[in-house]
Amino acid sequence: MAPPRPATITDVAARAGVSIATASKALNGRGQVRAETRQRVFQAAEELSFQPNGLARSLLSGQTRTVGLLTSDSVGRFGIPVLLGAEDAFGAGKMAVLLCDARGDVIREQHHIRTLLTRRVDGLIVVGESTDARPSISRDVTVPVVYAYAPSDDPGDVSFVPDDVDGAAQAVRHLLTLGRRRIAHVTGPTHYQAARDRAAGVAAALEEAGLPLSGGQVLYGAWSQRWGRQAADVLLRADPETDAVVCGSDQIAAGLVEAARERGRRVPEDLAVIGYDNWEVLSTETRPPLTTMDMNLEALGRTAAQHLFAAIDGRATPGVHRMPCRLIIRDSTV
Amino acid sequence: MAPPRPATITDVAARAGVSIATASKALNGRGQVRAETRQRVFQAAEELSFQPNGLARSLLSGQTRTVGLLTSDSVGRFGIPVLLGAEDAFGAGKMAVLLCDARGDVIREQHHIRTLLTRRVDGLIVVGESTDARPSISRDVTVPVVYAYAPSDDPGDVSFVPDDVDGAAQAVRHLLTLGRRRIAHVTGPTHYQAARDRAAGVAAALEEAGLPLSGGQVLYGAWSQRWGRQAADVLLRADPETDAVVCGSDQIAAGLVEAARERGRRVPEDLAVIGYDNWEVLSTETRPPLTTMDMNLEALGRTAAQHLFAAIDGRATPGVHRMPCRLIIRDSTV
DNA sequence: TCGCATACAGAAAAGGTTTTCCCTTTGATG
DNA sequence: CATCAAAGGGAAAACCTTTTCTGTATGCGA
Repeated sequence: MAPPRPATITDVAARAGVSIATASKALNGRGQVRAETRQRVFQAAEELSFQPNGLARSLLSGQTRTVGLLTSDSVGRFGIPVLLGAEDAFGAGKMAVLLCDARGDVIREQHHIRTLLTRRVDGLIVVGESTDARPSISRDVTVPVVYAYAPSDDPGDVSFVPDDVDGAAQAVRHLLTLGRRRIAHVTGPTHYQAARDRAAGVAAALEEAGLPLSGGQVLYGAWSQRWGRQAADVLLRADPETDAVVCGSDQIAAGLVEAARERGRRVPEDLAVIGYDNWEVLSTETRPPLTTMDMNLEALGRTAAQHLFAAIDGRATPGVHRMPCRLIIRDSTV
Repeated sequence: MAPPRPATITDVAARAGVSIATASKALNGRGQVRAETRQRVFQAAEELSFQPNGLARSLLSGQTRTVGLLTSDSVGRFGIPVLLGAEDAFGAGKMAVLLCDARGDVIREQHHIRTLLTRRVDGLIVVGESTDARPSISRDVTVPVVYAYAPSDDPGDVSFVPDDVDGAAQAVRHLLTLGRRRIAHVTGPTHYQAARDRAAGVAAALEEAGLPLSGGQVLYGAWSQRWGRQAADVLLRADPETDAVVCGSDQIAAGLVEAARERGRRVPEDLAVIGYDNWEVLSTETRPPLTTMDMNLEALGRTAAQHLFAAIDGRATPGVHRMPCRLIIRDSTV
């Protein structure tokens, strides 16, 4: 029942008839070891299915090859791709990710930070749920930290966020290219940085083209399908000539497309619609599938991880880095 | 720049003017230590912001208080809640979760298992994307393993899966209670265990009530909204008198509700619809919001974690444990 | 034959903590 | 004052690995 204590290098050395120093050198390819001896050691290790004890190794080297990933909300829709990207970057080498979810609770976050430090992680990635700036933890911590999706409020920290201003502007420019001229914007609550940034991007691109915003103002609401449906009504009443809408999320876009369809507007012929997030369960299943802005979160996570490596090596790159978004063209624009 | 080497217990002992043995005892509340001495030690630790080195501690105790969480697909829709539940159960104590994503690649999985073993995790949770049985890894591993969502193909292992047969039966019984008598079933591909289980549950509950399946047969298709829409057409043509549908997923249900609505059927008055998964982005945003079967995945994850604890303590509970599902009643049934 | 270089192997220390065992001190009791 | 017990504190081992330094043997050239 109790599994036999895993073999140590001492066991291997004994079985191979050499000292532990020699066994270590043989297994790690260090120093001068005769080929025949090395062979014996390898065979002994094999027979005992020896796995070197990472703890002992880390204790000696001072590096655990582990990073903590701290999410401040429950690992949500945005956290996952970042996490995957990070795991990807690490997996290439031999880093591992220790996952902690603070569920938006500050004292739980502090607790997690302490235990991560006790475990001697080499660095920390902090990922947020929204793009709103969050308190820096870098003061409390003795290892490098990078922030992903939600930037730190300390500009001296290293943060990676999607470039929402540019993303929204790209969306508008795409519509302009298609000949649309009466472009509206429906998005989430104003208290989200993401909503404000995207609205700013839309405004900038329209101004660039010398066009007004159709409907006269940004329609702020919730990040929901329901709001998308309502907004369709509001919009088609306020400016029936609207020929395109940039939405602040795929949820909003899905609702808007559905409602527009019911009101007899053809998408994309009468009304072109662009979503945001490329949340595939929505964006590929609407009728028609949505053209949408992908924030490349997985790439963002990967980049964050790579920069954490750099920071661990003492080459930090402070500042808020804005990562480009990419337009995914489907059938809701033409 | 280089942070000062973190303080060790030796530093604390020196500063408090005691031996490291005494310092250790004072900090951990072991042995006999005068109150005044303990006080001095605590103060020294505070001043040096001493954090005990978990590596050294683990090396000595042989317990890392860490478990590996191995997902075979990318941490998907099902993995997340399980992960959260597990983290929850662990977080209560002081366990940590080391996350590894094998992306469905067997050799990558093997690699991850090796590194987890090298890191001396105390146990492993394996979570799958579907409820189809997956190969056991327990042979390759020296620590306890529990399987969540996807069971192991070895019945001697410890697995936790949702009870889909019972869940689907519950759904049917709910419809029967409401007076529905012509109940159909639309679900995913037959090669999914989940689809077959749910169909079996529907069949059992109908047989119990002495009723035939409306439409004459289970409609197997894809797990998509698109299929839900198609199925609505097929179904309403095959048996226009159908007054209720149990769907194999919320995606299917969302498509079906939408199409039924367009064909002039009122939901729930003319047609009651039940979804499966309680994937809230869909189930709360359809018109009307969906009655659906929640698999309690977070509870499942929590339970799996608790049983992993038990297994680590030598009290394993082999077998495939089927966890109950819970009907969430919204407005698509009445 | 001696000296020397080279190739190989082993001893020991280091990393930080906990725990066991032993020693010293203090106070009390006879 | 002598003896004893209890309380408090310290030395050292153990966990497992890597690396440096030292030592030994072998072969070669002089």
